Amino acid sequence: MIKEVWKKFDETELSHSSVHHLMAVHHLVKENGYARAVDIGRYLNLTRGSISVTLHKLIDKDYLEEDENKFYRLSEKGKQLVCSVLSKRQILKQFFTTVLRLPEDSAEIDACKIEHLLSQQAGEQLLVFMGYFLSDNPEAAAFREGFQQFQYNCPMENCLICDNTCYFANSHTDCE
Amino acid sequence: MIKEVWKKFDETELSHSSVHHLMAVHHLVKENGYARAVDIGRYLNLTRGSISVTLHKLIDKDYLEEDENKFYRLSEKGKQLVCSVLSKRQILKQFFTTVLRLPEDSAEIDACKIEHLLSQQAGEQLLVFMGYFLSDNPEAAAFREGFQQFQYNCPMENCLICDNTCYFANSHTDCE
DNA sequence: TTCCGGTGTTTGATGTATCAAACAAAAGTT
DNA sequence: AACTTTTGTTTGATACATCAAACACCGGAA
Repeated sequence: MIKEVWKKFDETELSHSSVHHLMAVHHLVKENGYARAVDIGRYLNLTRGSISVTLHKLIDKDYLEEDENKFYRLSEKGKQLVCSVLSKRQILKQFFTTVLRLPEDSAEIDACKIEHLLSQQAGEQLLVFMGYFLSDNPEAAAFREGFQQFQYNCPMENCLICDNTCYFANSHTDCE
Repeated sequence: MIKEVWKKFDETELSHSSVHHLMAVHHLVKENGYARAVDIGRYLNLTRGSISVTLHKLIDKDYLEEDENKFYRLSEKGKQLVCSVLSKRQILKQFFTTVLRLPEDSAEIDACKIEHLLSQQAGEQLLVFMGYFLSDNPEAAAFREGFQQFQYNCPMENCLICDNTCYFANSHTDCE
């Protein structure tokens, strides 16, 4: 039932926030060699208290490890998750800027909102697509060229994209 | 600062859940001519109590209106929001199935998770892209053809997509 | 007219994410 | 060694989304 699809949103293993806690650890360890709660807090602009709570939950869930000095590092599971999210971010950003020609900062924001929600499968396929789109195959080059020129005009009837319910800029019907 | 981008996720005007409450109203009014709390509850699989609370918040925020018999309909603002989300869903789904060749049901789920987060700008540009991709321009046809055949092999070095940090299927470096 | 079922609302609970403030412990300074 | 600062933890609060259960109302059936 379609009715049940919408609940999948909350069934994600980790929240947007938790994912960013992990990414902060990744970033800080890479940059500084270590990540303490206070560093993560400063990085994410959250209080130490909040960070402390969240990190311990992430330890319980086995995404994070803590050493004797309360320095954090990602577990294998955590590393994998961060890697997959970072890769999706990278590819999404590239798609948004290169293909959709969004400004850098909107691309950044859109990618950040979506990166942790996109399925692995979609991420991989998007990578393949980008590989072809950006390749120097003549068809790809011609496509890029042609797309640059292209202006979409919704044909009102028989719109191949939107099922006769085009809601965008030049929208012509109410949502039915 | 990049540090602040991540918080934009929670700064969305309405939550995923609220958006789906509105879409339920839209759907039910379209299908049955009316939408009462109990109908919405059944449709979304939530209790009447929960629905009641959320709907009143949506009325306060001016997305929804209630008549004397407690039948709900979307306000202008609500209609606009639902339209924009439905259009993004439609286009995303089409992109996922047609371009990325994801199975129908994954496409559905991915689209549903993302639809309310994607910026209007990205949605519109994606529509334009789909317009070109699916057009019968010869370059588009050739591109589709070529893409069908294409196999992406990450060249390990100088990967044009992933900045030498390819995280997907054939990943070759750790996230650094 | 009384009673029952369907509907909407309210209340108390859970779980999540966050804060500020109080507290404790460790580290650095004098 | 004594004092100060930094850091981590705990606690009580808010806000959200949800539930179950209690309550209230309304309208039709007996």
